[in-house]
Amino acid sequence: MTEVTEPAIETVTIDVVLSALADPVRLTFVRALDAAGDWTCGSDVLRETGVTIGKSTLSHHIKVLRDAGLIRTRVDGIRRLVTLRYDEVEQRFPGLLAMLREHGPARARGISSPYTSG
Amino acid sequence: MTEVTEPAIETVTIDVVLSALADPVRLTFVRALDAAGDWTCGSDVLRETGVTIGKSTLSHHIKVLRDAGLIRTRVDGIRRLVTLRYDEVEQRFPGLLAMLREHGPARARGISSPYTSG
DNA sequence: CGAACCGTACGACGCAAATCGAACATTGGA
DNA sequence: TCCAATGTTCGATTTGCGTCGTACGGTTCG
Repeated sequence: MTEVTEPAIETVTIDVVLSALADPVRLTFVRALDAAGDWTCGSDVLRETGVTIGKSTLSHHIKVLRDAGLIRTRVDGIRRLVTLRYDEVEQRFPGLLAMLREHGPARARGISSPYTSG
Repeated sequence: MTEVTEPAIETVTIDVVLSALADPVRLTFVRALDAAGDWTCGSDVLRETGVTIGKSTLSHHIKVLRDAGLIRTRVDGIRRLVTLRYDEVEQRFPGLLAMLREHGPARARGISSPYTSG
C-alpha cells in the first residue's frame, strides 16, 4: 500500500488553503514547486531553498499541503515526488498561484538561479 | 493622539496577509466588512456574525488585520469604525477579496440577511 | 468634575501547531 | 540476504498564538 491520495479539488475550502499557506516553510515550499514546474523531490526542495528542518517535519508539512489540496505525491522508487496541482488549484482559486508567484519571498536573498542546482 | 495608522499598501507582504486571514475569526470579520461595504463598528460585526469573544480579543484581531494592511480604522466619537481597504488591496492583490467573497463560509449556517440588523 | 461607555495595553493562561528524535517500513543495490 | 537510503509514524518537547481579565486612556454627557 504505497499509494498516496489527495482530496478532490471541489472539496477543498479556502480556510484550509489559507492555513496551509500561512506557514513560512510551506509557503517557501509551494513557491519552489511552482518554480520547478514538475515533479520534484521534497528533500531536494529543502536543500535548494536553504530551509533546514528535520525530515519528519518535512513529511508533516507535505502532508498538510496535500490535505489542503495544493500538492500531489507520487511514489518513484525509493523516493516520493511532489508537484503542484496547477490546473485544479487554478480552477478552484483563480489567480492564487499567480499571486504567490508575483509576490515572491519577502526578502529576496542572493538566489541566483531558482532551483536548478541539482 | 487618537490617530490610527496603517501601513502603506506597497509595504504589505503576502506572508502577513495570509497569516492574518488564516484565523477563522479574522476571516469571518473580513468577509463581514466586505459584505457591509463601508465603515462599520467592530463590536457590531461581532454581534451580527454571532462571534463571541472578549473585547480585548477583538481589539487584538483588528490590530492584526490593520497591520496586515487589510483594514483601516477611523475614530468616530466614542467608538472606532473599521473598513476594508478595497481599492488598495485589490490593487496589490488582485482577485483576493473576490476569492474570499466567492468562497463563502465553509458552512453557511442560517444567516438570513447579511449584516443589516443594526 | 464625575460617571458611563468604548477601546487599548499588558500580563497570564491554555491549546494547537511546529519541531525534533527515534523506531519502523519500503525500496534498491551489492 | 544484508545494508544503505528515503520517508512515515509516533511520542515528547517547545513555541507561537488566540483568549481572557484587569487596568488604563480617551470621549461623551450630565
